[in-house]
Amino acid sequence: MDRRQRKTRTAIFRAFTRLLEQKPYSALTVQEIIDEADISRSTFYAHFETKDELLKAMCTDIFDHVFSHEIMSEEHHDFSDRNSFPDHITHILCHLQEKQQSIKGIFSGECGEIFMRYLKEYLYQVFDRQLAAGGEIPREYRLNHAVSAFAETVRWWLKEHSGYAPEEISRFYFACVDI
Amino acid sequence: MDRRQRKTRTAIFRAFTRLLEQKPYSALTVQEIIDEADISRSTFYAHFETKDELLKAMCTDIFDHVFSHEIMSEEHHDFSDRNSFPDHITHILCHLQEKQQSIKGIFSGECGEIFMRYLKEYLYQVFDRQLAAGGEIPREYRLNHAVSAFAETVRWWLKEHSGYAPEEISRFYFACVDI
DNA sequence: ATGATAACAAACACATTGTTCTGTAACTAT
DNA sequence: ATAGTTACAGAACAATGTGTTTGTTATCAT
Repeated sequence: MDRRQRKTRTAIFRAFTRLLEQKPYSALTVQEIIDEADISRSTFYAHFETKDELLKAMCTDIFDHVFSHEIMSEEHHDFSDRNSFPDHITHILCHLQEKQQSIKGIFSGECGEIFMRYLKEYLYQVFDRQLAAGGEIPREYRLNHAVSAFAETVRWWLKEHSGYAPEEISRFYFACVDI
Repeated sequence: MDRRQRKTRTAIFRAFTRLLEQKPYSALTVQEIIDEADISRSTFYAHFETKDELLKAMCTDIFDHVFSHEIMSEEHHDFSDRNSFPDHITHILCHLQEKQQSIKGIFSGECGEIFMRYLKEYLYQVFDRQLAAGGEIPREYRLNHAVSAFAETVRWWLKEHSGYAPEEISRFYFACVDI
């Protein structure tokens, strides 16, 4: 990728993150992002079609990092082992913690929900392989519960209680949710 | 309240609900709501300052209905009895089911998250009185978990699995979440 | 019946969006 | 080093949506 492209792309991302810490996503205009990133109007639209696409791209960047090992491990399929699942989860939490600075901005405001939606999409794949079948409660409900509870745990953690370590958060989660 | 005011207010609510079934909240313009409601531009702004205020008002209307007995019962404080809490929850679910038609529209689209936020605000009050203190896991975390899980249960139910009865949903919830 | 109030229609300034153009600077490959 | 490609800046543009204002008409409550 062209160095110029990288530079503008990260400039936009940084400006976007900075602005999200100050005001909600919906109140944010493209013009403000352009001004904050100190680029030309036409340049922005050469990179992203809309504000939504920008947010989507940023989420994708984050999740590609967070779940990169995830995808690899799927190839090696060594997480089918039931006992390693908590470690698996802790691992994901560690990656999320690394990206905390970017994520914190996203959370403050209503675009946190968009982030949560994307997060859940990934989590569904992760939990779907772990959840046992059968039982008195519909599997669909249990899967939704496990995924939603984890996503909410992440929000709770990174938004207001980031003092806890990933291992602690993992412990909290498994204490409340049976997989 | 003036009959004319009531008429326009409900006309706006109905138009809003109808449109939300067709397109996401963010893609919805005030002009479209005005056209669908068949009212004048100035009339809309006489009722609501913005599109957000309209959504907020509609949520408030719904929750005032859903939690009306809730507030009364708080006065009579007869829900401090631990055993009646599941009945309490079922009761709330019944009220939500009554408003299902309005809510379904809200859910389809990203404004569902706004609805969820308001819902959680009410739920915090309900669960806060029920949750025991102490324990190895922080109470804050457990409270957040109980509230979030319930809100997600409501979403799961009304959005895609509305065939279940309130009693069943209540059973699913308490099977997965310890209060 | 009458005074108050709400709805209406039309026009208004304003901000934001997304596109298009030209010239210039930076990068890449040979 | 040079030629060709690509990205950026700057400016102008139409299109759309927002929120307000004005004067008029219709409806309400009593």
